[in-house]
Amino acid sequence: MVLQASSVMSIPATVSVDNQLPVSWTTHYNCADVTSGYMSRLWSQDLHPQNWTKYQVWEWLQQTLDMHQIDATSIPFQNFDLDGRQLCNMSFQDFTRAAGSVGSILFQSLTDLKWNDFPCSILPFKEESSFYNTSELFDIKSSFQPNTILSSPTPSSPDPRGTHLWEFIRDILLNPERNPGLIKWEDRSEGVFRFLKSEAVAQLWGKKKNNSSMTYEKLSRAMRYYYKREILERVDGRRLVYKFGRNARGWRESEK
DNA sequence: GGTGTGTTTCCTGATT
DNA sequence: GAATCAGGAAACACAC
Repeated sequence: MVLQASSVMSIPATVSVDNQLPVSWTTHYNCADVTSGYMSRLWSQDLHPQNWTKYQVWEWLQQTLDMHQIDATSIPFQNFDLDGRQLCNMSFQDFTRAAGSVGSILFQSLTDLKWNDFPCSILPFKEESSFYNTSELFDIKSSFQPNTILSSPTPSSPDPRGTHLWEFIRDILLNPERNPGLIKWEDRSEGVFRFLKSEAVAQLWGKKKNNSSMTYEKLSRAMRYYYKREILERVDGRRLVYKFGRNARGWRESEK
């Protein structure tokens, strides 16, 4: 299942990569955070669930499922196309109706947030300074979908979330309408893709890693290391073209 | 502190 | 000639 924001904004091709990423992306969406310290740092803001946007509701949903090791495909996300106020008005029965057995977990989580001085409230992006609003932020942040997160660990990586370069690439590919013109599928069924704006992708990757000196040269070196691990396969004779290998997970349509 | 992993950086040489 | 590819080597950050 793929989370779909109702109002997504495509990044104009003319916008520089520096402007494509909101300040808070690197601040809050550092994927190194996704392990032990993730929740405590990410959920450390003071916004009450009542005030959440739809995006923040989804973010909470995602984090809660992650926290309980629940596969996101087990609940219909469209039932949570709500803002914080609507969410807080849901009864226990509403939750179980919307999410089945997971509903009780979600209800408990939300109740805790509402009554425990909301120590774990979702990141509010209230400091957002770019021209992207929260739904637009979803463009990039949502590329780490719960389903792919939970279903795509690498053989050598115990971290189930999208922390690695190949996952970063994959997630851009899985959201073409939200990250247009950067990378595109050449052969979707075979996992063949091509960089359209190699330096832009490198800068995006660098932004994510807080490394302003990242270049395609360096990124491609990291990509080449994936050949040995069979996460990527060589595509001979074609520039900027790569192919997912047998150890890459979560890119196939059947896995969505 | 040691180790393993996943890059990152720099490099040389080949190819397009 | 510039961009890209390929891969060796060392360094680095981080988790365990």
